[in-house]
Amino acid sequence: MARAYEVVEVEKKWQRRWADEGTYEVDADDPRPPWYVLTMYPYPSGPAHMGHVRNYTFGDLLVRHRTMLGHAVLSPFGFDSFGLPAENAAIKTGTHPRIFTDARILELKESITSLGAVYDWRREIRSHDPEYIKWNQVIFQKLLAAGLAYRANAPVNWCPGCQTVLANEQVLADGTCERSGDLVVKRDLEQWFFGITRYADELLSGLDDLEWPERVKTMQRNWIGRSEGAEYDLVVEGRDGSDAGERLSLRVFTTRPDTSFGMTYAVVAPEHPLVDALTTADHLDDVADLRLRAAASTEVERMSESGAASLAKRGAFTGSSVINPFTGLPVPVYVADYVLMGYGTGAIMAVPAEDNRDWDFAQAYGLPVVRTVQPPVGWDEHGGPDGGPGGAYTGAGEKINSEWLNGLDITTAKARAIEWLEAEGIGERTVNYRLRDWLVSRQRFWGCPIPVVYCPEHGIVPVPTEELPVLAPDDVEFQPTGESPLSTNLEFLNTTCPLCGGPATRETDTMDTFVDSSWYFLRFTDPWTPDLPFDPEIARHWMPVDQYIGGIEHAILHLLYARFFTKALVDVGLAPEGMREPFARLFTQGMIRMDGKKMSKSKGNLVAPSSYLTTVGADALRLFHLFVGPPADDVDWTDQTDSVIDGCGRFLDRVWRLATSPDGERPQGRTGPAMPEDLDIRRATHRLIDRVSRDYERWSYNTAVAACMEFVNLLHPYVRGGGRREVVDEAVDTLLLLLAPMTPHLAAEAWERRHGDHIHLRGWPVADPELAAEATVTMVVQVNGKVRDRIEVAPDVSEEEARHLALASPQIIEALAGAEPRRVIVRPPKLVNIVL
RNA sequence: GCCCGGGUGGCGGAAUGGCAGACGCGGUGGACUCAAAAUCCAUUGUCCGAAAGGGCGUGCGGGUUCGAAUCCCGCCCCGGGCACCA
Repeated sequence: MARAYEVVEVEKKWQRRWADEGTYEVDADDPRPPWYVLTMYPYPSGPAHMGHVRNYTFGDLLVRHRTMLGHAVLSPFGFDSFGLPAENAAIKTGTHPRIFTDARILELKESITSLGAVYDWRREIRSHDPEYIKWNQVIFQKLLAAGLAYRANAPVNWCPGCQTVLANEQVLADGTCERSGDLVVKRDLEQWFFGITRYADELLSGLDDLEWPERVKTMQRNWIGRSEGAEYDLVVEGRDGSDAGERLSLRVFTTRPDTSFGMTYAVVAPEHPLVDALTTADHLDDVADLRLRAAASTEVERMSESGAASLAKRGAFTGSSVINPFTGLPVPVYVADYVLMGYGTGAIMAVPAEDNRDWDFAQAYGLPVVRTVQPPVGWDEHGGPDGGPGGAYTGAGEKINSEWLNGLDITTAKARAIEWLEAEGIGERTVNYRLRDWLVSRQRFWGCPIPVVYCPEHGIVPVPTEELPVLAPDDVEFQPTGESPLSTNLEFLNTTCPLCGGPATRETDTMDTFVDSSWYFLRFTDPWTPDLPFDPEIARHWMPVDQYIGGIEHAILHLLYARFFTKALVDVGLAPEGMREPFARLFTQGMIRMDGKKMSKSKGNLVAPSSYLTTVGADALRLFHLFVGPPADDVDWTDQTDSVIDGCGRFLDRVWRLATSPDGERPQGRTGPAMPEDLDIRRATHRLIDRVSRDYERWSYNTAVAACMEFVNLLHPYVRGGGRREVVDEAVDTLLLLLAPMTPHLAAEAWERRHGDHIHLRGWPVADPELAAEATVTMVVQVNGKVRDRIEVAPDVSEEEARHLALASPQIIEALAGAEPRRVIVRPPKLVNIVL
């Protein structure tokens, strides 16, 4: 599509101007009130794709708008430049990941700039920069010293495709890797962890005050998974310590201590340490068999089977019994894989009457059911699966079959049961979390090395701060073997112990790249301080991020880790006291879809933004993304999309023609006496300011654009009919100011031609309330709810006057046909409804 | 199964108790032009009607209200998240 002005030339000119003049560079001593806008820093995968365009359009609009509103806006940019794609490319082509990554960064930076997005590039961060690696490692050492980083042996997630371990957060619900899609397997390995669970409660409660999408907060709450209940001991029958044998007991966790009287058996996880002690000679084979099967089965296999039938294959009797402390009666102990070692105590008291899984298991093994909550009438006939008989009842009701709990409601009974357990010294109230500590070791090359050495004498020894950063040598074998590539370089591997000088080996794993992104927003506030990751006082000035923008895919991973890091960095003294949350407001934009799928490189359905930049230009493409629909909604890229983008270009051409004349001068207008339509245009101008300003505040850019289009449609005939000069000037200048954050190049160029100065340094327009007030309002007159007339009235028309005007209208008199109104509802100045 | 969103013209969407379909795309007709492009003007939910005008219409069924796309109850469909977490 041919445009009305030299789009490419104009856009390049202003991109250069903003960079050369440092228009959007700010410092902490700026007297204007601070405002921090941040779009999640990207993994550099080459030129920007449409998703980036959408993302950075919103961010850039906010930066420019806030600046015009008088803030000192911090708008940094960086690259999340460690990660697997570069390493995989290295494996394939032999090019070093650094060379590969730096080239991708150049491409991305160039294409982001060509969108007209402006940043304070002095603050640029690259995760793979030795300076950034150093501070990453310093933070690791601080966490290590505080006990927040630790090494432990645990069953961990291993992705065969990525040849590395993964955090729980990186394993999808179906047990596959979020990156490669491979089935993740469990391995027992000694690995590095960060103690995120220590902050579980704070991570949960802190969500309440954040202006985040409710959806994201819910996802985090579910992930943290706090549940309150009780732990207590079940003494193994015949092992109470009264005779020769040692006392042996099994600790269980339950959220329903009130149902304890209904416990008819107990279950331990296959990996539970007491399995051997509990298993009697005649059940050794069954139990061993079950444990083998459980170890061999994947999560997916376990979860794909449910219901009584499959549960029958998934348990084994140990031969032992434990005493239910509430009834004093023995119940059998089973091993079953539906109980997970990783949650609670790895053992449960089973109450089939009030738990669905226990019910299914009890059905399969013929175990008794004792109800402790009175189910609704008819439950035992049709409360079960598919309306069949029985089933567990988990709802509210009166306690039964529970001696001293009988007659109570569940909440009270829970509290009583816990009081009793604590008084008897059998157990206590506990809180359990689904959240696990964050596994940060990765057996990969292209990441931040973990800065410790292993000394046969002194064990784990942190590399001294003055020796940081520990940098990966270039000379390593990339081929994935499941061993860390760094271990193939013996010069790197073999070192000396910082404490004793004796021979030692280096840690060869690298950190999860989510570590890099967990504090980059803090580094952005001050990437210059020589002896700290950032100056806490400067961080305090800018933080928290006032508006964070990114994809919903980070709802748990990045956003939870970053919240944890912020709290942990305060606690180890690197971040300022009192700063607890990194992102005050979060916006998650919709994704671009094509043929029903997310538009992405891996799906092979990319539409390159670059082709639009050289034809319709960046402004038209930006305007399209703003206009196409609500920012939070997904965008479907279809056959018609190009036409819509052209339409955006057409609108900008109309604006251009209104603002400039062919010889570069401002269009001349009429002088002389004022006409009534002059005032109409002035009113429309000031109403537009109100409307667009409100829409900006509520992220309703599509309606803001629509309002501007409507205004141009109104202005156009006025100008053609010889509009009054100063009225047209006011209208066009206002329009350009309102468009300046959305289509910055066009606004800047047209403004410069009209006024000679820089529009983006101007203040945001303010409406004159008198002019913005409507002169007349269209009052709708209905008869029985159907519109029969419209009357122009003053905005402050009185109720009586409105009623009188409505009843006096010829159309209404005709519509009434002499009938006597039963009731007249008057809502001045908008509506009168006459009910017959 | 549970928890969130969402369902409005041919299409993207607007309207959060008061004129349904703003704005744009697409379509149709016209002006300008030798012609085309560009630009401009008009028109465009649907049905009845020559017209004036009127009926119907926001996934389906009920309800509240003078008045419901909007609030309530019950369904259907689409999208997303969670799902052996005791």
